[in-house]
Amino acid sequence: MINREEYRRRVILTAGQIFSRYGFRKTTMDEIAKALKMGKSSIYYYFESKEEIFEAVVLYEANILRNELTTAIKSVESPIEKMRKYVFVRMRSFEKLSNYYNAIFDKNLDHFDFIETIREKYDREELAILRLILYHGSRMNVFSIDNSEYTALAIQTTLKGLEVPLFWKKRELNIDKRLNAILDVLFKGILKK
Amino acid sequence: MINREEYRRRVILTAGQIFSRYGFRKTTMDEIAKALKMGKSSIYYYFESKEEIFEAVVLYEANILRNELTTAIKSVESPIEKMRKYVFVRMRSFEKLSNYYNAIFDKNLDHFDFIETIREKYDREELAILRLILYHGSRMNVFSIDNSEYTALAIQTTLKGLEVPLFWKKRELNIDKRLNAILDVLFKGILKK
DNA sequence: AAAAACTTCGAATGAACCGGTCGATAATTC
DNA sequence: GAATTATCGACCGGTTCATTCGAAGTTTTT
Repeated sequence: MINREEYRRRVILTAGQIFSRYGFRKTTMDEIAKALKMGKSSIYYYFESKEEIFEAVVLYEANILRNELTTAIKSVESPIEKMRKYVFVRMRSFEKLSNYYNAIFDKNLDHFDFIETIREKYDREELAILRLILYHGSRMNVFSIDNSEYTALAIQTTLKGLEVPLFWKKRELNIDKRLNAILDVLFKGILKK
Repeated sequence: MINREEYRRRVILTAGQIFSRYGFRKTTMDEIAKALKMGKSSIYYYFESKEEIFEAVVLYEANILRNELTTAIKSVESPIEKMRKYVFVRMRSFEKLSNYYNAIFDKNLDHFDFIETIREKYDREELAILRLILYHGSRMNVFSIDNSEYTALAIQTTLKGLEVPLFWKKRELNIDKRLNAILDVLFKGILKK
């Protein structure tokens, strides 16, 4: 029982790559096993089921995302840049994750209520981050905001709105353009005159 | 029997998109049908089998590639640029096609000997194009080549060598860098002193 | 306007596939 | 050398998938 966690990690990493490419349904245990140079049955020594692997992968990816986001906003000083970075990193990551979502909304989404849990948690965290950025901007006299709570919610809602085309129609491009437009609107309505 | 060809075309286009994303095996007739807003059985009115669709798609893509290549070399005058463009377009397209190849080399490649036929044909064509570029460069006194036949073959061999990592290891990156390096070597050995 | 030909599709089918199990067997630890 | 940890091949039963078929709808021909 020396390396159990290390092995789980390896499975998560490899499976993650395949899931992100083909989605949950189209990824087979045989493929994961082959990529790991393992017998298929051996994987079951470390994980209960395909779904458990998927769960672990999503959890793992969610953590990556969280880290990317926090380092992103730390990497710049100006509130405008913080907001801009946050939004872009968030959407880029989401694009990467959209395959997983596609995978889930194939059918049997019944089993995957854990996704809802993660989602709720991250929604709350996102809200906190947004409020922080807004608050920071307010303090630095760059933003003028009445109610940071509701402003944060408004921004979050917009971002969620952008997710939709991202995983309904695959190749809806120019997310960047649209993001920039939204940010422009946001800032021009928010910046001190 | 008014629109048979048009319908076949539509199937080829749609199926092509899905094949290129998921490969032959992971693409189902249901998906193709759904994307076409057609009953699955209806597709069989236009095509004999999934394999026939695949064959048509590959043929179609091969033609696109041929066109891209010829317009690419026409778009510039200097032999050096012709060669450079040709090589880059060729590799970029091949990258796009690598999914199909992956699809085939899953298993039962037995059935797909038509791929070999296409391949051979395009190898010949490629050789002709390369020779043309070389010849043109020679005439313009930019290249100095002893035997354009064998030089063309040498270049083709190199390009084929680059294909290998392209569909064995998915994310072998920096093809561009490697291409540039190869081109540098090629030119410095080929350019008149 | 009936017959013939063309087109679409739901339902059925049989074969392949796939997630998961089980027991045998290495490999490692005690 | 027994106990445990770890790997795997072979198998199972349910599901999926490509393909078929016939019936029904539509257009063209006579």
